[in-house]
Amino acid sequence: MKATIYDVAREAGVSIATVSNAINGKGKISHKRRQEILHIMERLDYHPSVIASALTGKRTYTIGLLIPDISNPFFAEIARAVEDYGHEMGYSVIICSTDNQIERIERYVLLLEQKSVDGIIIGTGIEDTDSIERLLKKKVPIAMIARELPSAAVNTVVVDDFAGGEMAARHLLKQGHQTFAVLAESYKVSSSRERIRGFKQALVESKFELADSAIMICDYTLEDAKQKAVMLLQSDSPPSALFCCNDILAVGALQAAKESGIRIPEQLALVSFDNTILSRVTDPPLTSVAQPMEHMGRRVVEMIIEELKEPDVVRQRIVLQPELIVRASSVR
Amino acid sequence: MKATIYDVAREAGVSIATVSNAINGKGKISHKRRQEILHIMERLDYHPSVIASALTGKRTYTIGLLIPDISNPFFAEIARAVEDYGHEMGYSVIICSTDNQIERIERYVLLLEQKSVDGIIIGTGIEDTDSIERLLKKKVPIAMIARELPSAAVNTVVVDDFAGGEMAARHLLKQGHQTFAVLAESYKVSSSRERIRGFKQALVESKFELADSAIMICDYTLEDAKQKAVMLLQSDSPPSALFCCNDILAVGALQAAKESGIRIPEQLALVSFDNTILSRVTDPPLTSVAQPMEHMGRRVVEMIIEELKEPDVVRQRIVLQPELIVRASSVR
DNA sequence: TTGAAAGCGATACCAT
DNA sequence: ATGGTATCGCTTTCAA
Repeated sequence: MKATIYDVAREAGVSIATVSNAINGKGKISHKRRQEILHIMERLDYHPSVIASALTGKRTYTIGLLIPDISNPFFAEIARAVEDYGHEMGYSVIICSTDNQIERIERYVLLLEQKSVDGIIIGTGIEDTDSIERLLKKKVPIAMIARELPSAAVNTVVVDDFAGGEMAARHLLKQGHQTFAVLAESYKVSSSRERIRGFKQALVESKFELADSAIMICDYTLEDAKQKAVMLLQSDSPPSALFCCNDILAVGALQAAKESGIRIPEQLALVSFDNTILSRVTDPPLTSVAQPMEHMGRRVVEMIIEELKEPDVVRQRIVLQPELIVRASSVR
Repeated sequence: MKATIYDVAREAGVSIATVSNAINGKGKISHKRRQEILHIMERLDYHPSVIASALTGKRTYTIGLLIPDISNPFFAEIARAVEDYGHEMGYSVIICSTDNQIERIERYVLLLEQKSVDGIIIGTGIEDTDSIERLLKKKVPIAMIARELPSAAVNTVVVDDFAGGEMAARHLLKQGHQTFAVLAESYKVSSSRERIRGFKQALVESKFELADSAIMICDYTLEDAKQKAVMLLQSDSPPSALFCCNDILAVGALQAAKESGIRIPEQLALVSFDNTILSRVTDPPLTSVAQPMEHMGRRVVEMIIEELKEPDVVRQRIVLQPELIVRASSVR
């Protein structure tokens, strides 16, 4: 059997209270005793049970990470950052791929609660106001990453999506483009809305327009993006510049262009968003608005740990600046 | 505060033992009582604490997943499969990216133990014999995915790497190639060794050879693969066909070829391994030996849950067949 | 069919 | 400086 605190106590000829103190550096213990106990712990290969400790009201040192899909490179990179910094701080992370489905979200949140996680990081869009309310009522600390929770005092780390959209537009304008189109995710996702808004805004400032019909909403698959892109490219007035709200959509557009015999960047300039590994492996590689994924992951973890320490500290909303990474897909 | 079993018991005017029975369907309870209690649980929004239940010796319904890097598409897809089937069976999964570093592995394993996970799935190569021994001594159920543990009775799910290597070679032979090279991961990784062995074997059967100097070992980065590929391609006797042991290496090779002005597949045929999303987004897309990642993930979870139920059941080694997915990188 | 009570492994308060 | 003991929320005999 695994050694328990009782085994250590017996072996050391002291009470379990003393062992506990020795472990946690609480109370007063003679240095000598403490060393003895520590030594015995090692000999017995004793490691305190997090379960037992959690039952007395201490942390579980576990946090949940709710994202649409871990197999999506953007979220995989976010997850890696969260995991790394969490690990550094002594926390483990449970992955929860929700596919943006409300039932999966609720089921996962319930599960995480039952497991008494110390906090939940959310990268999934939640539109349903009911479940937001319910979520906030539970006292589990929550922090958002890459998504906003409308109207709620919740710690949040996002990139300035609006600015990102503007950057994409300005870059394309500078290349001399005059006709534009957009491949977007659902409007329900706050970040998607903002990117489009920023893109549009920058065009308007330069006296260009973006017709609603030039904005195509795609679901989350590469295939759908490709199909929507084909529609766009084979329309009466195909655009000369296309802004895709994430790398997967951009890959779809790339394939669509290839199939339609449209050369990139000569006949169609492409700007993407996220700057995941995908933007580096396509041909041509994608100009992409980079989100500082590693930094973002680190900051959410920081925030949530902070909230654990100081539950009443005022909530923050950290907005990081995106950066345009220019690659061959947009410059002739 | 959160409702506990005591609250439910008080509200129902019964003992906590009865509530426990009602929840777990144990013992004898009148149907009526049971319904009453269930109803009250709902009204109180009561959900049993996994922590408390685990302390009495029950499961934690949590498993650890040790992989080199969650941001590597292959492991991200494996993770998604593990997560999905685990979730279906009521288990959560904790991700542990080890970067194949022994210290990280050991630290994670320790952490997982302290958290009393029900099992550990390992997709990280472990060469260090000591830590294997130590790992097996702990009574945590263990299962391997996509990696083998030399000489140990451990549940394992792998693809037939040897056969995969053969498939790659035969395909290239059929295309009429006569000079070959390989981009590989460390020999320490069992799967890498087997793939090379299979590749070589198929060549030998057709009276071709693979010089040791034609096998380049790369570390885990795209950049290094690219560099090694350049060396290969700019050597005195560049190969006409290149087998890459995973998709990331293949992307590196692709980029190296592009930079060296070598056309694919005309001047160099490329066959990759894994068939992750990367193989579909490159240009040309990569011919790749597909591992049934979803199926593999599902099977490991099945195995580990099985082992939880029947600790003494004989260990299995499931070998799945890979499938060659032919794309443009290897056919003129 | 139901309940009282011991126990799981730790923490923390209060004595000593 | 150290120890006794109640407690956390639940499961599980064993009685009633």
